[in-house]
Amino acid sequence: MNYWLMKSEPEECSVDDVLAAPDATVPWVGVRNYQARNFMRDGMQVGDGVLFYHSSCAEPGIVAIARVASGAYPDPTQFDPTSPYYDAKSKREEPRWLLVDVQVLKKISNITLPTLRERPELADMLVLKKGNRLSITPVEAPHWKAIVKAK
DNA sequence: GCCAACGTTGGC
DNA sequence: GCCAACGTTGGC
Repeated sequence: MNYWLMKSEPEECSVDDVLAAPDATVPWVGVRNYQARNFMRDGMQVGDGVLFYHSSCAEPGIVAIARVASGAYPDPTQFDPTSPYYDAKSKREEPRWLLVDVQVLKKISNITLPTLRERPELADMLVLKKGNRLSITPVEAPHWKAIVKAK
């Protein structure tokens, strides 16, 4: 079992949007970064733990505990010319972009970035590193436990 | 809106 | 394969 942190812009897809969806599950559309894609393709398994993170908003932070709810499969938005995620260079017979389904298990009170930074045991988390822009990062088990256990 | 950091593109 | 230019992310 592995653990991950996944960023979502709440204006795009907030934790409440996910909770309003059937089974509190959504396809994680729009990842257009190879490293993040490879984490989904090669690293994730159904049942992996996910820290659901709100980014590019007033109070960035971890807002829910979630889980990986499917294996990786092609992101349909890459083939949709009307989608902002459309990729003209991706072919159906050889999809460039993948996604997984993510299911929110429990909404938590926002653990904000400043709060995360206050905790020395979390200092090594990739999401806290300067210059980090990856929308999906692996989370080490001790970090996961430190965050989830407190809830 | 600014800007640091990083990824991608494309000329050579 | 190098690297400058450009685009994007995301906190502030």
